[in-house]
Amino acid sequence: MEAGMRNLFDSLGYSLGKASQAMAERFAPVLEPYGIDSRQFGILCVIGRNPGISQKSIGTNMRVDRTTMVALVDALESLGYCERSRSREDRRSYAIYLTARGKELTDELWGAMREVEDLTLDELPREVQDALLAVAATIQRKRRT
Amino acid sequence: MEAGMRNLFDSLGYSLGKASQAMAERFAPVLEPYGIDSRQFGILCVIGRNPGISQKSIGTNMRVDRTTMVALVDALESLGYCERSRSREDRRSYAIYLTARGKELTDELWGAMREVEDLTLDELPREVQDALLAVAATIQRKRRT
DNA sequence: TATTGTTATACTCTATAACTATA
DNA sequence: TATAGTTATAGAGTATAACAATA
Repeated sequence: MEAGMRNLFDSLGYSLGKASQAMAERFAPVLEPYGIDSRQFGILCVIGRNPGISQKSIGTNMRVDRTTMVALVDALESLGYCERSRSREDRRSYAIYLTARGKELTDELWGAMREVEDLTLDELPREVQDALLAVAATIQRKRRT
Repeated sequence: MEAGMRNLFDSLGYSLGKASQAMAERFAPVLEPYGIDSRQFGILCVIGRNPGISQKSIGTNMRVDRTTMVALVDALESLGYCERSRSREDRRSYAIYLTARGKELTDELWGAMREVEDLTLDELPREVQDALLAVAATIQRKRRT
């Protein structure tokens, strides 16, 4: 290999990033009509699995700063997807729940996400697909030893 | 499945993002002493494989706006990793080349990146590893049919 | 004294508009 | 007239500091 002649497609990190980016870009227009982005969809999923969770805990779980959480949850609440109520155990924090509409939307979007994932895998450049296969092969090899 | 109870780890997109993020975060401190970030490392790789490439072409290749390219290449040049010279065919654009030091650094960092990739795959949460295996299985199934 | 949520503010990053030089 | 590179600037997104309420 001649000095400096490195092909980014041979990098697992680069290929993982490309695949991740491709899915995000295909999913974004699906979410857009509902007024949310992929991070907010993630928040809905976390609330759904953890009814009564606090903003702080969601942020810790998703690596989102607590000051950033405020506006994200504000929007979800004003759109009618979740509700804040003061926690009984610790009245500094909120207990957050999905509304019926929020549960409905989460399920609907989850199905749409599955379709996006399936389509996106098809559309990935061959080199990226190959890199993902290499990632899996490495994981399996590590587990066998 | 109860309404709204969706586990993000069951999302391929989420897991791909987590894996990508984990690699980026582990690679960043390796690059930091050299004054560059992962995107600039990518630029070095692209220049290395395409000696004489223009800023515009690099940007198109890596989805980076041309106005954003300026500062990125400025830094790489002032650090002595690449050089701009006016293109002979089209004197509006630059022909960009890696310096000897730039080639050296690219090779060195490429090796470090391989180690990071290997270590990071080990450290990924089990659920993320499983999702990556599922991605590979889906790709292989699609190819067989 | 520490923590949750909040607001205001400063900072970073990126893209838009306008310019120069070449084509 | 269009394009590569550049600069200045505005915009979006995020984190820091400070405050109120509660622990």
